[in-house]
Amino acid sequence: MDAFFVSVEELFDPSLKGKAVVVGGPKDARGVVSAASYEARKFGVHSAMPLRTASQLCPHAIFIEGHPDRYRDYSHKVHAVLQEFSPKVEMASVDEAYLDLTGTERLLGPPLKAAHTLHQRMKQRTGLNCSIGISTSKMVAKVSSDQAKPNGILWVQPGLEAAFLAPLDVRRLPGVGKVTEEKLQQIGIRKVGDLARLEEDFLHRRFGKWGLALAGKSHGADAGSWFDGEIGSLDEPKSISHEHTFNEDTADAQLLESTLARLTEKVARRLREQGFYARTVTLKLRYKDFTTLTRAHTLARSTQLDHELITESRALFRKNWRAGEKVRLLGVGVSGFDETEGQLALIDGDKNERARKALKAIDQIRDKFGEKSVKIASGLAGDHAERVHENPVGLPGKRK
DNA sequence: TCTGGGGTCCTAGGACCC
DNA sequence: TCTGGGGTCCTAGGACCC
Repeated sequence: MDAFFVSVEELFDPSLKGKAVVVGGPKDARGVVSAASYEARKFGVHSAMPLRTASQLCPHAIFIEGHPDRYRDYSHKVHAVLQEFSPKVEMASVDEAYLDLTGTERLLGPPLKAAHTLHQRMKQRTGLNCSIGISTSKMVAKVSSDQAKPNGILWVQPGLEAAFLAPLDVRRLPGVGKVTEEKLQQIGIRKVGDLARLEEDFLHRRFGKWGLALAGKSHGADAGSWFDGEIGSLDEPKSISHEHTFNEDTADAQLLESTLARLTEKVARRLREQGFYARTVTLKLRYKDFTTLTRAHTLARSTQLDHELITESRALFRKNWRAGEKVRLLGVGVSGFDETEGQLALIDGDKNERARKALKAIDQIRDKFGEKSVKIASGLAGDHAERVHENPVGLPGKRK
């Protein structure tokens, strides 16, 4: 989808059309651009750029927070349209998808014709512009749709994949970021064609497994983990995390710990929604100077309970935070998923059973009345934080 | 200019096991 | 006293994607 977040915002507020619009937050906030209108891009604004930079380049732009729920909604609408064109659809992100058109020729005509129909129908049904790339591999299809933007269609005929890629900067290849681009530049490689001329062996020695993938990509192959698997095969999540950057760096232990508890609760909640039990808890800590550390601990058994995860994330925090040092960001993640509870849980099964029931009730109340309607004691700042020991799941006590 | 939040995958070293 | 080879699991950091 073209400038997806901005385009959705325009549907809800047509007065934004044709203007410089930046989605990501207020112009003076700590944050980055998640989407910029084409008008804003003319001034050099692009996604991932700090908002403050964007507002310097384009002071007259309209800065908006954005509406994630609307984007999710429209993503589903997009998905529905795509499914009319093939049973094999893979949503690669909210605004990007792959379709396998193999065998759809009798119904839709040749790929280029199908693409035109799709392009039109997408506009009719969603009011949004998209760009379409057609090729024999996912990777080349992706690159060609990038080249087709905005609002275009590009077909790379079979056999012409390498020729299409050759004149492009290596940076256009998915998986080649700033670092790889620079490394390649040091050995005189700028264009995909330069890369394609190198020996596979040389790239393997120089860049390891990644080098082999690069060699494949330069010829148009779906090389590397990004493009593994059939279109439409979706795998289960491997980690769940939440993080928060403070508006102002802080060394306030109570604020830090209550934030940590809040983040951990969010993680635990999603764990329960997905029906997973996690074994590894990871803490992320970023200091004022942007140095970042992660510290992980693997539990003897997996869990999805708030208090068990909070105990763990708090222990990691207390052990690793250099007290007094200002913190910019805190994060909590879990990984190492099981579909069932760790065996040892049976030992204190009764206690956990009660905790589980309480959490279920809390989850339901939050669904009904909002995230803030119920707070677990350890999620509060101040002396409440200690109460978690006597009251593990934060069940409302007599006084609360 | 000052750098979000949610993810995936890869590498490399160390512990531990047979 | 000197030290193989194969494997798995865990941890930390980093590149990259949207």
